[in-house]
Amino acid sequence: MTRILVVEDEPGIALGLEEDLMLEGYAVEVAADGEIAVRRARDVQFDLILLDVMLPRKDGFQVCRELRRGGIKTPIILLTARAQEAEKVLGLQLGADDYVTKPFSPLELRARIQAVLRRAAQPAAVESYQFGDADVDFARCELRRGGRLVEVTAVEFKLLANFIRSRGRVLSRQQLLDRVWADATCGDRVVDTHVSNLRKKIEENPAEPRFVVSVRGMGYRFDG
Amino acid sequence: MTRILVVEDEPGIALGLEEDLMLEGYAVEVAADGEIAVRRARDVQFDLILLDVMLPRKDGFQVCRELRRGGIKTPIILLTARAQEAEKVLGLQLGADDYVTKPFSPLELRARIQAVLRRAAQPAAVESYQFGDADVDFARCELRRGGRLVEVTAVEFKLLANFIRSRGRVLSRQQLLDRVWADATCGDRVVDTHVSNLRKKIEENPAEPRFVVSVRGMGYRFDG
DNA sequence: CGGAATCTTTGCAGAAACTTAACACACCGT
DNA sequence: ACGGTGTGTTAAGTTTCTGCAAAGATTCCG
Repeated sequence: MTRILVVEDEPGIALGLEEDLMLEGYAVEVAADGEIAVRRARDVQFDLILLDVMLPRKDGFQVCRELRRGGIKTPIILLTARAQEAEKVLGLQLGADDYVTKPFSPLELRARIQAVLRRAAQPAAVESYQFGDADVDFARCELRRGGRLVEVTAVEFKLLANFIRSRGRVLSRQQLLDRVWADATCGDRVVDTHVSNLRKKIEENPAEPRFVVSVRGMGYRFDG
Repeated sequence: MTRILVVEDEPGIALGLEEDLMLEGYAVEVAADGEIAVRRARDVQFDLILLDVMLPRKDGFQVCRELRRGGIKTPIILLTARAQEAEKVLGLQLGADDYVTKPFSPLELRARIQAVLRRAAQPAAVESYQFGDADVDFARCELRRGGRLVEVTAVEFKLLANFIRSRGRVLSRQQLLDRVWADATCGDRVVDTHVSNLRKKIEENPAEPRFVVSVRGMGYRFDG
């Protein structure tokens, strides 16, 4: 669950934001002033901080700077009242990741939030991986065997990628559902079906799988 | 260590940029007017120049032109106050590598800097790119096929440019939205439409695209 | 202000992929 | 050996994805 800290003293706006964001599926916490904000941000690892500039006790700029000085890397989006302030954000450069000027549209805010979160989530990707006669190209989203392209579907590819990422470890069907299926609404036998299909494409003899091994009662393990 | 020269007369913005960029791990030097900038850029080999347009003594356009005339190839990103000026950047052919209009978000600036540095880091500093019978001229923002000019819109060109920059990699619709559309507030089917239009202009047979390939469930990949 | 170009939205149809359900078989403790 | 449980596989039904065209909205420019 993605956690967002909203720092905003005006109750009307705070409530509104909280409600909107919760509807979007985020876990939201509200801090009403700068000092509380700093304390909470240090205690809890949030994924994003929405920080109003105009705050009692300690303004947004200060909060931002303090957090960065304290080594907190949580992405921060500043909410500024006027375009002028926006200049300042730019100017003072406190390590904020983005800013939005009030009044902002929910649409815009949502877009910014997603952009920031996406950017923060980018892990260093491995480019390719070999096992047996297979070659998995993560950039192209392609699978080759003996140099020959093998068609795989999106689910199959993600499944394989996750197996590779956790090779040597047993993954339960539930874990795989969580990782490959964004909204795990479907029964976990789905995994079986896709594993079966995947085996046909990567195993020499799908009846006796060598790479995607079943671990009875536990799940599947990738050995490659 | 990547070295950046910031040319900006307003102390607030200059300081902010300096601090931010240093936090990003760059070595930063600030020049407060155009003449100093030219001198420093000639003395020291920077990896990137962030150049404000509005400057005392010698404006950004002049600085840019002078440096290029003097054979300085350091990538330059222009900071312009208004979108109008941005047009000029393209039109005047100063040899700037990119431009950002104020007020810009830190996120955007960072992205542009990285994009420019990445591009510069590549061995062949590509001013143009060929694939099939097509020839993409990035400086002129033009597409030719068999020497004949093909009209492309701004979105189409940016889309194509991004495909080329990440050729061989699958790009999700979301990634393309982030890169081509500044504010990703629109639905991601927009991408489909523009891809469709682009294909009509670059593919031999748009019904069976060879260059902009769909990867079902993942996005698009440019093979060229 | 008005017209033209461009961009975005919408809807549909065909294709591809996904999920479900069912059955067969293998495993395991008793 | 036997029943219960977990797994492999197939085929059908359903959903999702994509390409494209056309309409609506927006922007650009004189």
